[in-house]
Amino acid sequence: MTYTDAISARLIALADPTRRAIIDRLRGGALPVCEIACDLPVSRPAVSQHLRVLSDAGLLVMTPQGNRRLYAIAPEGVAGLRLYLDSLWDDALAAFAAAARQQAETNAQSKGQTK
Amino acid sequence: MTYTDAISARLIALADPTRRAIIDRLRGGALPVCEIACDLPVSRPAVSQHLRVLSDAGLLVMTPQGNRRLYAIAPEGVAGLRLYLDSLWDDALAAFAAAARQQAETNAQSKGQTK
DNA sequence: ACTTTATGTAAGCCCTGACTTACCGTAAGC
DNA sequence: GCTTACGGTAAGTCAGGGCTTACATAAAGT
Repeated sequence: MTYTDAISARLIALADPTRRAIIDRLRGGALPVCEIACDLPVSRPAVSQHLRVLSDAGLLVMTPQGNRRLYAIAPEGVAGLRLYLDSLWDDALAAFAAAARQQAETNAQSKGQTK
Repeated sequence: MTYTDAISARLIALADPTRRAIIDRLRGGALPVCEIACDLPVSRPAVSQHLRVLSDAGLLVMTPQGNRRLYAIAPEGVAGLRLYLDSLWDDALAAFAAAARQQAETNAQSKGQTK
């Protein structure tokens, strides 16, 4: 599935602490670049580069507004990641339950054999 | 919150494609290292290092079994990430709705003023 | 038209991290 | 007890990516 590529890009995008700081900064709503950069410990060009990575990953959307550009979180981008984690969660739980069941069987067997 | 550190570690752990391949390989249940490594394009020591990163992030659990060591996905690790994404999702949706509302107001205003 | 503000792009540096080879510890089988 | 499988650790290499400075572009204001 080429579908996995989007997941990959989004996970890589979110893995960087500066980019997660940007995302967290945008939780309240769209902001222009200067406001995003002003309270981050990196230069503004660095922020621009991070915004590009996040946008390419589908996690942000940009809307030009006169002189400035407003960046906001793209809900669809987050939705894709949620789907991935949900499927991982389902499989992990199923495997865990299966292992517990098998463990119980093994215990019962050994108890029957040794005693 | 020191809580965010775990999220960070898990996102970084999942961002690497080889590590996600390992996770996907373990969806069906626990496996020993050799079986995880055999169909991966990297050396076994590299797999060991990835397993360490994933374990440190709380995404895997290891249970020794005689000669071998079985690695399995830790459901709690996935759960933490799901919580993070859920909160991000909630905020993103709320911000999106607020922006749409404000946009509608602005449109109504400009329509009233210009005409 | 000129200046200012806001933002993206280019080039280059440098550090992190992913990988490899070589080595070490440990449990099993003979 | 030795050998053999299994797997973690050490040391070193190398590419990728995050950061900075310098430059380019475009809209707004005057």
